[in-house]
Amino acid sequence: MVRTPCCKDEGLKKGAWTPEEDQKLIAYLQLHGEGGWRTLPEKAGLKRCGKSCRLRWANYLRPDIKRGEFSPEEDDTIIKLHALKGNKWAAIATSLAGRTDNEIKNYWNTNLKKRLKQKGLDPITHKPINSSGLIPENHKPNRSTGSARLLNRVASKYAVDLNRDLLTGIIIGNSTIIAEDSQNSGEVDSPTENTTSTLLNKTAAEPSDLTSIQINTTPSSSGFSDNCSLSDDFTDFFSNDEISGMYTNVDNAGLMEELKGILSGDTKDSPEVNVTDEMEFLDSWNEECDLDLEKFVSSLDSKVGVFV
DNA sequence: AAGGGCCTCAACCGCTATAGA
DNA sequence: CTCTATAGCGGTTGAGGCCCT
Repeated sequence: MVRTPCCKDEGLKKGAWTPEEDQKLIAYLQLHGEGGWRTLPEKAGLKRCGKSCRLRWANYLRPDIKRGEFSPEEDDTIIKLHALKGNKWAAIATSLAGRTDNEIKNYWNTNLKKRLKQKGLDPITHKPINSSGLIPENHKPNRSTGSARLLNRVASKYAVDLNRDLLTGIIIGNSTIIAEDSQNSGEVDSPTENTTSTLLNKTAAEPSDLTSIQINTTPSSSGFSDNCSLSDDFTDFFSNDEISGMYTNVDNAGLMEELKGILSGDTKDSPEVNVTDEMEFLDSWNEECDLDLEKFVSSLDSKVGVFV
């Protein structure tokens, strides 16, 4: 099958953008807004592929892009989110206001990856590299820790981005996400994003509340331990004003019920939930990507004993 | 000073997902 | 249902700058 080129190659410029080209692109987008990338170059007077224009805008020219060095908090967030999500740069970028997926990807490859290696950690699994300096054979690429994988999968399966972010925030107890959201509270966010911010801000502002909702991860140099524990009392969390407010949102109500089920359901009989990396059901679920939600929940429920 | 190697990061490439006709 | 256009994603490349000898 012949792939349809995104644009004709004839006469199109490649390589670094000039300030003049940037100005043309900015001027056009300020006037007409984003979209229609295929026809944009001609309309804007640019001899560039539409895709090139979109990338230039998305990764460099967009006014909300934050440039400059990454803060230690951002480093920490990237490492933790990478442990949770793997090389999902776009997903990670959503938690770092003003940073693009490309920038994070580059920063990871040039800095953070090395830093982890220097600490004796495998940048793929975030686990210690054994004494031989080799990654254990049973650690396939793209496998994060069991706890991270479990929680990420639960978040991915159960939630839209809002709740994935919510879960991630809860899971990693990360102040950076909260701080970033807080800093951007003056900006126009979607209603759901605002809700997330509000929730996370509240939990950050009131550590006593946080203790009742946080999925505790045992801190380690790798960011995550193999085990994670769910605190046994979610009553405060779900009676929290902000959380109950989310129930009133039609879009969130069902998701919140599900989240409540995930976070509180298993804890009645087993307040400490420990997840090992080698849990068979996780691996099988990993391979059977199309296994639907109900089957996963069933398998999760049936394996509760394994957690303890 | 020079030049070779290394590092960084913007830009590109190839692919998938999605929407709409 | 199929096809096409478009957007978006992650991996890779290469130009340019920096550092070391």
